[in-house]
Amino acid sequence: MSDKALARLPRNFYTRDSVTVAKALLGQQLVRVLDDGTRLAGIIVETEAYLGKPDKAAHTFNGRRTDRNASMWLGGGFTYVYFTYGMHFCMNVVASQSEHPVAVLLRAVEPTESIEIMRRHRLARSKAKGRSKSATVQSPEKTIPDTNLCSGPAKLCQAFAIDRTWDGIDLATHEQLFIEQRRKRTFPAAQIHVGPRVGVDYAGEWVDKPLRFYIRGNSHVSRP
DNA sequence: ATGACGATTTACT
DNA sequence: GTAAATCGTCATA
Repeated sequence: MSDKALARLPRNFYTRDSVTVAKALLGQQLVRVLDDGTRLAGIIVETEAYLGKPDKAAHTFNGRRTDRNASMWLGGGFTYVYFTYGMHFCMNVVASQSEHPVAVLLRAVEPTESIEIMRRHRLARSKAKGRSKSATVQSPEKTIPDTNLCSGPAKLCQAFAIDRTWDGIDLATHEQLFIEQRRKRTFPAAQIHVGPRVGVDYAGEWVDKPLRFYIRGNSHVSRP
């Protein structure tokens, strides 16, 4: 208790509708404490709101409820972490109340603490690419620039070491995964850009709804 | 039991 | 710009 810890976002921050939470999360700080005590942190700069039962892009469209998406019914403040494309994890912040399975996808954060650890986490994916012994290859792993560390939903999960074991945990109380309030870096409304969500081409009339929120001009977003 | 499909990322033409 | 990687999950049978 030496120095003053930033305030953790309280329950009533999360128990609002997902659009409100998606916008309010911009500028707040995602924190992940590793088992050895290392603190990883980054400021949220891009989010997407998913509106649940009526939303064709949402995993809970039409009230679909399975083992995979069960945590979307846990109510505001819990996580929904899912596995996709056979290799990636994405993290949502569940919003509203338990009877409304809505959530906010974290799409990008601006790294602030333990950036080198994040870089190491991101690099730990190179596989034996079959091509052995080609002596004339360029450097197999270039350094990942900061702007490419957490600029996407799966990238930030990899950088923060968030996988399915972090599904369904309570951000309002958990010691190793939570979100801090950052009043000083909260972005003014004028800097918040709105656009259609990414990667939901299957969602019919919901494809073009303005439910993606990001900071204009921030170089850490997934797409400008 | 089987098959189609991703709320993505990366590398390559 | 296109394509490959890669597998848990879910709907259908």
